[in-house]
Amino acid sequence: MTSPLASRFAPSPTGSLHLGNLRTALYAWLVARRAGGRFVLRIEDTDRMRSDEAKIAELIEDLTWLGLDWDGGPGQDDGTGPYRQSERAASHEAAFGKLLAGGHAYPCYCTEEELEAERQSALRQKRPPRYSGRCAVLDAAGRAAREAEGRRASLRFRLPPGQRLAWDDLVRGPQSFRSDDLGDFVIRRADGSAAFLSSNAIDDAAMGITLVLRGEDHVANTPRQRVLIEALGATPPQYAHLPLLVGPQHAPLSKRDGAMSVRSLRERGYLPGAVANLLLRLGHSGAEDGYHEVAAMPAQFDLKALGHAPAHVDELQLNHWQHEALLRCEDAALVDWVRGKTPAGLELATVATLRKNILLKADAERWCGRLYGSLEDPDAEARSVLAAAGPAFFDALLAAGACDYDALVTAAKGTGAKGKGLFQPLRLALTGTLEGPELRPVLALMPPELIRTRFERARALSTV
RNA sequence: GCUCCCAUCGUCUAGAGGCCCAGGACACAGCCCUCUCAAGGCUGGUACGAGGGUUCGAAUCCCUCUGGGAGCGCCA
Repeated sequence: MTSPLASRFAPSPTGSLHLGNLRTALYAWLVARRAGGRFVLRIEDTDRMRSDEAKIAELIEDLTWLGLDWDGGPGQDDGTGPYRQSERAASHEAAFGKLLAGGHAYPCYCTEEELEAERQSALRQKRPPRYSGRCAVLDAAGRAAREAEGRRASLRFRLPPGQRLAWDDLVRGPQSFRSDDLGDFVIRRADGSAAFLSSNAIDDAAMGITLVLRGEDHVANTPRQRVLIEALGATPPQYAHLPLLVGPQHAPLSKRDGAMSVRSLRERGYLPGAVANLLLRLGHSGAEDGYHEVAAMPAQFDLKALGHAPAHVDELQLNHWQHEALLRCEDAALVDWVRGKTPAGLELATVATLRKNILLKADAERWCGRLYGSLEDPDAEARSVLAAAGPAFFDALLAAGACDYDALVTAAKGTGAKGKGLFQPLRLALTGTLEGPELRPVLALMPPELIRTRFERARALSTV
């Protein structure tokens, strides 16, 4: 029993993943999981630029972090591997031989300089810069002459002239390109390596991929890849092209957008659920309101609910989902935020106390300083609150003898303080700020000596 | 230069001619609750890029403009 749908994510391990890549991966995974189909992860490290293991490991780590898994891919075999493109060269070669034999490909002897000159002159004449096809008409003698010159040939795919190349895009609807507008494209470089356009398509066909979901920067590649696959005697997959993501200034989200790289998001403390919930809504309206666990997202995803306009990444919304994710996650998932910044053994308790009042790792660090370290200088508002409480207030706290919440509140009430007039100076004296978690658990965390020090400090400040 | 795609609150979006003086979510403001903040509850403000058509009627259809995105590689 074979599954009807197979989708894939095919990143090249150059640079680190940004939100746009991650969204493509998530969506491809969601369609597969929703349909009960296969999801394949294929690493597109070309054989010429063999990628380093660290980048591949990082890629896998980022995807796993989000909650994605794959039926075929690194560490998981479904019989359609290998899953590194650099290990599929033999299959590419076989395909090139087949195309050559069928007259669908021809050697091209043009050098990069010649092609560049051709492009420039086309541009000057205000014409689209595409390959003229001059090597397509070479006869045996012409080829021999060029080889005698020592030229090394690349291989180009011969597009059928005067045709309308059409397909039904699952997101964008009916699409159509004129073959004459595209130009014959390189499928194998002069150095013998397979070019993206061909290897990507050949692998999809060979791995039984039935749905290619990718960014809309690939739409113009689609007609070429479809004819190539058909020339190989296979059936092209269906295609779905997502509008790209744009960043803060309507600018495209690029790999340079460091703040939006999965890496830096993770380092700042964003949780996978937060990122996934944001991505689920960027350009997609199929999900019900509210937070969804990644595992439950496939039911919330619908290809037909994808928009056609570029979507804008908004940090405020990411923060909202971060808040939601924070309320739901295990305390244990957050201990890394405070490790080494609390007294030994208090990591979990600290996290449990803080989690509703912090958003990111930096907030946790700031709070660890307040609970166990030293306080910053008070601002004008803080000074006036302390002064209003007066030294007698803090004398009473110091005299209480105990440092638990009930004892201290009782002692403070003895001075006649109540309500805001009680809790504001108490909180301020202890934590240096007017906002934060409930005082009872905060007091339970702080060392008694530190509590006394803080009261003494507040008392001194209150007399100024 | 040429080709293609897109255009609703600050942001993500609902809306496929009358149900829309435009709905939801986030953010924002006010109130309630509360030891603070958050959470929760209630209330509120904010949008159909511009101009022309078509129609009894347009956010929805057509054209132009403007704005944004993508592509035109021996990059992926």
